[in-house]
Amino acid sequence: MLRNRVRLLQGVQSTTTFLGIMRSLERLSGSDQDCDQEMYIDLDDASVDSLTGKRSRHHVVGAEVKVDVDLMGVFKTIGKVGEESDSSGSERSPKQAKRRNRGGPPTTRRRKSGISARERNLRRLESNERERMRMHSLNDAFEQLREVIPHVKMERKLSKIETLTLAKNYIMALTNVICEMRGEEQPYTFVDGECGSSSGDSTGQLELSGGEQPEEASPASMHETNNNSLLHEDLERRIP
DNA sequence: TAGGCCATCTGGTCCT
DNA sequence: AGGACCAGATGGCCTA
Repeated sequence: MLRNRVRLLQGVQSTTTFLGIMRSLERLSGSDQDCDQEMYIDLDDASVDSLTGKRSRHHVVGAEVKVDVDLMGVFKTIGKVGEESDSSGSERSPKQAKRRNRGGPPTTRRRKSGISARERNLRRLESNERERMRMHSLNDAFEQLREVIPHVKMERKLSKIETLTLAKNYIMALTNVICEMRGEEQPYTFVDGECGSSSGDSTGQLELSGGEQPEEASPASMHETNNNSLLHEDLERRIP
């Protein structure tokens, strides 16, 4: 029975990743010592969250957070990550099962031959971390996009779907301006829709005609009427 | 409380 | 082979 005890501290300078923690814990458990130990590690928010199962933006405030994690508890968590479930049949929805069979013959679960469960766990954790980083970079890109598209100032920031929809409209408006300057026909026509769509979730919808139709009534549509005029004001300012 | 939005985990597939 | 990409699942927070 491991009795190692790990004290994880969230430092101001967060440099250690969750993966680093896990490797340290591996070393600790591998030491096979039956004595109490304490390990002090600076953690970033995501690492604290990964260990505690909490989300940093809501739960972790400042640098005062201290997390005591019993080593066995930690490894119990790890076990969940890469647990084999081929026979246990962790339930999959039909939709998911269908997606996973796309584009090929019925697949049996791919096995990494010759690697231990612990190694699989480690690789899963690495994959998770890469995926987190990937999503963070994607969110950074969304943030940069929010900054360059004109929109009505709101207390809350634009959602992702709103950001994409407004960006699309902005591009179309710019395209119209360019065509107008060239004396060509404008490819897009913006029509302010009437209040209250069939879906009932919009106060006004920016519609397209001339070959392009909106794919769906998005949540962003409630802001589009205001933003439509804003787009044109912005264009007039920028293009004399 | 329901619904919207989001972050994260996860495993399949694609690409280098 | 391994990383990137993708989409489903899950759970938390927030707001009407």
